[in-house]
Amino acid sequence: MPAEASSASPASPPLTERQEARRRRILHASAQLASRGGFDAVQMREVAESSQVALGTLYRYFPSKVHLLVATMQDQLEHMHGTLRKKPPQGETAAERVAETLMRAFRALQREPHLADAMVRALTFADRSVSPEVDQVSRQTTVIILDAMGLENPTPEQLSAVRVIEHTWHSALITWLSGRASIAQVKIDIETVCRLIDLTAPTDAS
Amino acid sequence: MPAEASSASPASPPLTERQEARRRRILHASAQLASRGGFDAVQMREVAESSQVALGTLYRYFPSKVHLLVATMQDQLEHMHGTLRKKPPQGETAAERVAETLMRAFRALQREPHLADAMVRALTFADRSVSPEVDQVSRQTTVIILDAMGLENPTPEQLSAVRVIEHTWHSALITWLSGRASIAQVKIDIETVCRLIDLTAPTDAS
DNA sequence: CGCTAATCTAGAACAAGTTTCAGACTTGAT
DNA sequence: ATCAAGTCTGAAACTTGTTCTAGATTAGCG
Repeated sequence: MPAEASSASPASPPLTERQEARRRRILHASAQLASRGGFDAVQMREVAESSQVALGTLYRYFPSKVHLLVATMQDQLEHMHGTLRKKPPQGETAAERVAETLMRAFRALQREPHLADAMVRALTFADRSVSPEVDQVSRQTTVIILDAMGLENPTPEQLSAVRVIEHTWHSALITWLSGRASIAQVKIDIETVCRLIDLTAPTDAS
Repeated sequence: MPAEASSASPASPPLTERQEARRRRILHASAQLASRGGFDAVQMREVAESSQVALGTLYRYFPSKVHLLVATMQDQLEHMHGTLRKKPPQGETAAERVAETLMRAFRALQREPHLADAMVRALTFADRSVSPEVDQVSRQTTVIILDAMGLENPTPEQLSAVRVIEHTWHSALITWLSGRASIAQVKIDIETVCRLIDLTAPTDAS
């Protein structure tokens, strides 16, 4: 991989050390509060206080609560990707490996359901003004799935399948978080959608 | 079908005529405002004024903005279902018919993108307190899809496929509404996910 | 060091969702 | 027709996201 800073903003003015530290404190406070009470518990004033930053500064770093939570998600996703890379999934087929990866991620989210709630709700509630950041999250997710599939050059068909998997992943997460689906159901649906991978694999007919 | 009032609440005290009229005025105002500026344009004070009802009354009928918008969605879904029933889709296979139905619904939403935005954002932003209503919307959607498939007794596998299709439907809609996906992409993804139907059809191996 | 521009802080102010309350109006039962 | 219970109204209050302002601090530079 190219030697590029792994984190965020492209071409924005580089942050000083103290600024980087502030940013980190804010994200930490955000995740902490979210872990307590989910989306509603992340109150901007509290985040500011908790990270020892003025409210105005918080808004300079993250122009809205949704921006903040989406950034928090990016942060967590990086962790997750790192963790997953260390122990690649074991399944025989691509579909199995993707399903395994997603269920692993799902179990990680289960451990902090409130945090998951905050991040996912922010992600789907985001409007156009947050598109770049949401897109970044989406790209990162795509990379994780393609990694699990072991693909370098996916066909357009496969990319569509991956998008559908991501859709299902987000939406299933939401139904679980709002208590409308059981974990078993989420598992089944993930496995179901992952069958699309085999279906779009350029194996015999091409 | 059983002779039951088609609309909402089970077992809640029956509404008087004037109350039914109020409810209707409120839903109308909600849809109207939503059609203008989407989620943000539906301001509770404006809805109240616009439907000639006191703010407190509005909150008695719909305990939150999200409840209101989800109810608006139920309302619109009923319309849609009626319309779709009149002209059933023409496709040969179940997958084609479902995809056609969804794309037809999608084009209907395209005509009122702001309204679609408001309803869908409310739907995915809804927390546990709105679960019953969201579930109702989900059931209604399921009925529409099963209708298009022409199925009476779906297998659990098929139900999972239908859920995945719904997930994809919602999520794809969101990415389109927030400008992160083109209409073409939505179409492709819908068609892709609909292939699951053939995959889970109990045709040969059972 | 001393200057300038940018950044940060504290706090007030504003906007919109939600709650509350006192009093007027409806409804249903007697 | 009358009373009690429930409902509706208008208005104020409260909460939390967001914006704004004036002054203090910091960073980069000569």
